[in-house]
Amino acid sequence: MKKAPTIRDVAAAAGVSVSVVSRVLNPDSGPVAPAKRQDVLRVIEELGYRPRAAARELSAGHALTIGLVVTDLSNPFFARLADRIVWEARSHGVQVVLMTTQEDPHLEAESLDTLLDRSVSGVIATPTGGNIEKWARLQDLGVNVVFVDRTIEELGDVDVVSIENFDSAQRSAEYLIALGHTRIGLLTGPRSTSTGRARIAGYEAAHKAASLEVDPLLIREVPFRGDAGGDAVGSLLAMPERPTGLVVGNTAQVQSAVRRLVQVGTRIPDDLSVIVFDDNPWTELMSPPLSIIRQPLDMLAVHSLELVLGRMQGKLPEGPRFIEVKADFLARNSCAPLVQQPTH
Amino acid sequence: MKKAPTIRDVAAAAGVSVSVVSRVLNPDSGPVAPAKRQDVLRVIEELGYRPRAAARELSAGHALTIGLVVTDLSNPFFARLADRIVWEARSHGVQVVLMTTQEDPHLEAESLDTLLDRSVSGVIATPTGGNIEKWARLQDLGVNVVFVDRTIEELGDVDVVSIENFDSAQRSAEYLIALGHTRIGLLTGPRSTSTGRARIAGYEAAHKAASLEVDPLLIREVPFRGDAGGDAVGSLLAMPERPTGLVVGNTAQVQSAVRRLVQVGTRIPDDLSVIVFDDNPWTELMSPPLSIIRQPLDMLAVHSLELVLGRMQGKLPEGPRFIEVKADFLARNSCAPLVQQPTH
DNA sequence: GTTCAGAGTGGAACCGGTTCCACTTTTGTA
DNA sequence: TACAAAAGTGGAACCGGTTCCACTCTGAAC
Repeated sequence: MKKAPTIRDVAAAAGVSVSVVSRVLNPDSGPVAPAKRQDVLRVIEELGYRPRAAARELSAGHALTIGLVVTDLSNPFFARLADRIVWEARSHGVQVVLMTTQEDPHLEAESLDTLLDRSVSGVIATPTGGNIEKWARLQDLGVNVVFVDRTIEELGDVDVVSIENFDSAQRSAEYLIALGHTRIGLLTGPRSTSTGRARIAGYEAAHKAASLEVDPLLIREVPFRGDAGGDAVGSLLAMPERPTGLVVGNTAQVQSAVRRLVQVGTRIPDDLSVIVFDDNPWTELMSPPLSIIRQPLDMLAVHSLELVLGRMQGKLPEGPRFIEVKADFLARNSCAPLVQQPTH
Repeated sequence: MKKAPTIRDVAAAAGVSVSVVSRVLNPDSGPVAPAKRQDVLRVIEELGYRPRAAARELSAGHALTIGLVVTDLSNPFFARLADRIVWEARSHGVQVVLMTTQEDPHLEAESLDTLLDRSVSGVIATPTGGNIEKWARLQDLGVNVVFVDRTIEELGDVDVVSIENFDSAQRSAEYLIALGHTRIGLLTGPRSTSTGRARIAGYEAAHKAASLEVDPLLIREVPFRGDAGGDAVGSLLAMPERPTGLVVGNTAQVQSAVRRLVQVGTRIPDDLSVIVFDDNPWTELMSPPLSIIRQPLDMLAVHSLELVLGRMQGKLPEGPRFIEVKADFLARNSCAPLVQQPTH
């Protein structure tokens, strides 16, 4: 077990001072004679020298690192988001420290503390909704915060990247209404979240536009964590006047919901027309393939990283940015026109 | 934008020296009078002081951080592995820096360099197979390396956690052979990888035990990255004597392969009996539900983290460990006895 | 009443970089 | 040829922790 060489080793071997080596390492920090630069570079190569990040961070006061705080990676939505973010970050020489919250504000708080200790220069997060002061403190200490997918309205000064939740929910409901459905179930995230509220609002707007009344019992708010989606579907199907259409507007619950539909032998689209908010290859492999609201993950990832990096380099104007990316509706075969059923 | 307090601020406010504060912070590093300990703790609380990781790392020479190096997170296998590892690490106060390789040795090399710069104390990785010297160098510098899922045989001194690849492939083939199938396709990773070799060996062993000859054309080696799984399936189905059974032993290619099967309208299990190496909820949602070799991700994650942490704390005996975890076979409805087809 | 062990404390060096500043050497221009 | 400006260099402080060591002050043992 060898010891890695330090900048002083390099300086000694090259017959120069550490200042010169440092200037070679950071080209814009001062002049170096071309000949010496070559010497130093050669020695660096020979010794296999690499600057230690910790020393640099200590001196700089901040790290070339961003924190990524998501619920959990077993959710493909977050997994693919993380994948893209890591990929984009890498090409900018930025590392990603990953933390998961399990939707638990306490775990989230812990993660934020840890990220502070690490002096990260930015954080990309899908916030749980709690820890408002903590987020504010983070910003106060100069950490660039970008919320993705969800947001916390109480925090005025945060950059946000999300999909067009209102429009997407509205479009889904409109589509089913156009097919003749009047009783449409909505499975969505809790109203305490920004996405939950927006999607419910979109759903209601579509009903209003069609002069349909909204039955509040058809709207089921389900947490992102756990398997409550299946139960919600079960109870929707058990209603006396059961819905003939269903919008699953909680990406984390799509699998749970669909599993229940399959288990109880629901015929799609004959018994139930289904649209899910998801963009996952397997939705296409089912029979029938599910109609989806495609979640443009790449765009979410790219924009949020751009914001964080832009802020880090200070080349973004002041004031919070709010970026909404379009989510396409992709009709497949899980929706059918309503056939009037004989009332039993 | 405030400045975070340092240990000297705390010392000054508490009327003690930095040594005392440091000893309060690290309880086993020396005695502190109970009264002063209280004072210091109170001041820390009041000031909201948190030690900076960079300073500690610089002094300690290593970071309480592990690197996680996987192909990509859009593969649910790695995503869930990462999820579990992050979760387990968190409970030990260890952070995870995530890097992806896209199966590209160059990117892998870059990642390893970066992890070295960060002085991580451990790395958990699914190696691409290249960079042998680089892995050796990492170990040489005292970084604890654990390979998970795959390994590099040339590296003698590495801890490895993987599933029982040989047994799992053997069992899959046996199962299909017992159903009367004699021409069984095998889609697996390249023979240049340890998993690829082991699975092919298991497949061949099952044939040998049943005195069946192995048609090398039925074995298709496909990279982990990309979509080649679909094409391999296509070409298997186009063989003059097409297989009646298929084992998809490349987890990364399961989706691609199944998509192709669905696209070309293969009837499962009537036309083709299928077993896949995967453990993903959607395999159950298909019709018919797919028979699987369950990948015990939790076990892989837990064991690999245990190894890394154990090494970090130096409480593991010398010498490399090789842990194989059992992968269960779960029969569902994608396999059927072979019905003798009329030869055309 | 010594002697000694051990608790308790603070000063200062150290980890490995960056950066400021003072100083010397070169270059360009009048 | 003179002199200012710019290029080039190294010393030393600094970032914020940890740790070694020397020192003081107890209290217990003889």
